[in-house]
Amino acid sequence: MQGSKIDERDKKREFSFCQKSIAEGACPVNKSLTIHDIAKMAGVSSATVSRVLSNSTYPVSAANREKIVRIAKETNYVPNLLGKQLKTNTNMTLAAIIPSITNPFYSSVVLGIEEIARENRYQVLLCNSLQDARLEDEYVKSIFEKQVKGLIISSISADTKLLKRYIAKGLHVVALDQKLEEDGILQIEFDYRKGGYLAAAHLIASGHRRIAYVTSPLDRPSRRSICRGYEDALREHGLAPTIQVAESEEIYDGVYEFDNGKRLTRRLLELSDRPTAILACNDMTAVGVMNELMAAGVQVPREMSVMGFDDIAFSRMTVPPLTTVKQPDYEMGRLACQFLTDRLSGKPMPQMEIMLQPKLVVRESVAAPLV
Amino acid sequence: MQGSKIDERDKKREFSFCQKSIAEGACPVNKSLTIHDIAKMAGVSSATVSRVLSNSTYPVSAANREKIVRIAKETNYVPNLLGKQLKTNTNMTLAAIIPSITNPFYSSVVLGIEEIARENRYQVLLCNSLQDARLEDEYVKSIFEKQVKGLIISSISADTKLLKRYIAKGLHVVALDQKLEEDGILQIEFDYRKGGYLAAAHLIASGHRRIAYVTSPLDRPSRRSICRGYEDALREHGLAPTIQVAESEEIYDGVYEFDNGKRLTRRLLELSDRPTAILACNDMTAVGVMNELMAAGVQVPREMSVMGFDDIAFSRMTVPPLTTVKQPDYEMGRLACQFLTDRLSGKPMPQMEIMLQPKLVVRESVAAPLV
DNA sequence: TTGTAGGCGTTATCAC
DNA sequence: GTGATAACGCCTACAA
Repeated sequence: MQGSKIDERDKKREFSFCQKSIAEGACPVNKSLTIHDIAKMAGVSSATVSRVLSNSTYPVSAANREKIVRIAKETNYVPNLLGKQLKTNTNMTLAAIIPSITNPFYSSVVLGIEEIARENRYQVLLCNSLQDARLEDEYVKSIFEKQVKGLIISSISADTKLLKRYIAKGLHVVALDQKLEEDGILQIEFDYRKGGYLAAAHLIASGHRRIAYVTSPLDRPSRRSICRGYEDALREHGLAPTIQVAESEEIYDGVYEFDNGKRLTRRLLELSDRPTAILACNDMTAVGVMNELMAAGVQVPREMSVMGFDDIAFSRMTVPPLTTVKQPDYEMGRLACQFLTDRLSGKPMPQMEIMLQPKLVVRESVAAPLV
Repeated sequence: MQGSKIDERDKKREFSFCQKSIAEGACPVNKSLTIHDIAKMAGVSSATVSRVLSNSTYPVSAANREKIVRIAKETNYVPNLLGKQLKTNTNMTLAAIIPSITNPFYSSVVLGIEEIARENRYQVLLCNSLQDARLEDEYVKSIFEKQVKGLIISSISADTKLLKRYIAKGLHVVALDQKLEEDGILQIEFDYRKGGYLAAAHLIASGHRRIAYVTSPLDRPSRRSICRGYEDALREHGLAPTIQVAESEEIYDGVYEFDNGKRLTRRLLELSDRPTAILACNDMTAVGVMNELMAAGVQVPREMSVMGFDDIAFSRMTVPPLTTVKQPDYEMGRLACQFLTDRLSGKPMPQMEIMLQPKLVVRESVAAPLV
């Protein structure tokens, strides 16, 4: 009188083997084996198999345990996580939404995220929003449909309506780099203003009085903050800001920032009151600046000092090596993911905002101005 | 006499609301609504709701259809894909296993993959194997547990035992960049040998007779192939190869290749019979080569020609711009993903291998040798 | 220590 | 057109 239902199920299993396989090409219909199959082979119930194979602490006799483990190994049993997830409402995948993985800053962030995720047995879904708010929303929606419970986002839009709704439904969010004003979102920010200030102050301390700032469009708050820091430093010393903003729309072709740097530098060189130092909104732009200066026969740093922002790996490789402000990309990713997984595992977390601090990285692209 | 079971289920639903929420911190127990909830609100069965909300072609009266859609929208219904996936044994996520996302070559590949995935409504799980075969196996295992049916892999190990097993169970694999000898794996290769040949031939055609090759450890087949191409070209012209291989272990810190280039160049400069041209195994290494040459006061390309391999975005930004061999990274990612999604959607696909061709990119780091 | 049975949210197969 | 119902693979009270 044992297991009428289960027996039927198993009977069916035996016969449901490959009904339509060969006919339609490379499409094998291999029902993979389940705990029920193993149960049958071991002569126990599927409950016992589940208890053993899910590393439950539930007591199972040593004999059965050994037998089940052996059979699972012999048959190359692979558990179907979907079943588990559906039942337990857990999910070992996280998502990261970033502007573009080809931006070296974000690829370091993602490497850090993935590393911590791996340590905690999570995997990460990568989403490139390409600065498109609509795309971003679509991603958020589909990760939620997949029951992903943890999201790290460097958002392009400040609109948190959608996020808010999903947070209420159990999504945990860490916002990177871009502040999202919303309760329940853990903020990991970077003090861009201070970074901009630090950079400008370094140039001022080196003796410069005419310091220009070249930047990508000021649409992202982070960029506005760097600019504000630059302005604050200059004003504090009674100096007048010179700001060149790229007007072209952002493209992700890997040389956009570089070209910006070149273009804006050309403009600066035409100025009657030419600056003696140029601060760029990021390192890639700074590389463009240096490149254009070199093309114009202006020596760096003798005739013109240049500073970047970010400290990507490339900054060490330029000639001269670029003086810049370090924004801890890799560490930021690790931190964000650590907080996220902590939260997902139920550790109590106070509501807080983390503000990472900039650090001046002095290399060789800055010198005192010529007298 | 209608729906005794479902009624009970729904009754339970109403009362199972938030039993333990507040007590244990930030852990809301919000059962999200299901098709059953919507069915109840609309006064229809869950079957009808499913038919409407899953875009089935199954006929449903316009009135019901409209009502269900409206309610779903009003209540912000989000389908639980886990249920669907479990039932239908489909899965809209792919996985990409690559050595490291901080390598600009792979970040472009991944951008291409993700783009095509998005177009086909897939999402992609990113896995950095960090050249660790053990890690790679772990990834393969866990994506399979998640029922992922499509994998794009740039494998470090040539051991396909595990992959083979999963392919037999329905996993579809596209191998990028690194040949995996296994039936059923779609190969997208790049003709590294020809690339190496092309580069060396270009240097020879420019008049060079003493051409050195600097390279990361020759553990990956791709690297050995480039080297072979280089050797073939030289031998064809009766020239003797000079190969410098880095002996240090690979690290993913973003400057490893650069440092290699510098270190190996230093060795070359000490040679009694100094080369007049240096070919590097990739662009990052070539940047290191140029950097070291500049530090040593050797002018590029007047006194020494330099060539890279890959054509990453940065090669356009060096001074002088780097002559190199283009390996189509982004396009490779797109192609791989296109094939994968085609295969997953059941399109008939012949077994084949695709060999992408290298292309010479002439910039300014190569000149005729001094006489 | 073990097994039974029900349900996680969805789809698919039947009847009606 | 519609609804009941049985899966999908797993976990977990509850009973034994």
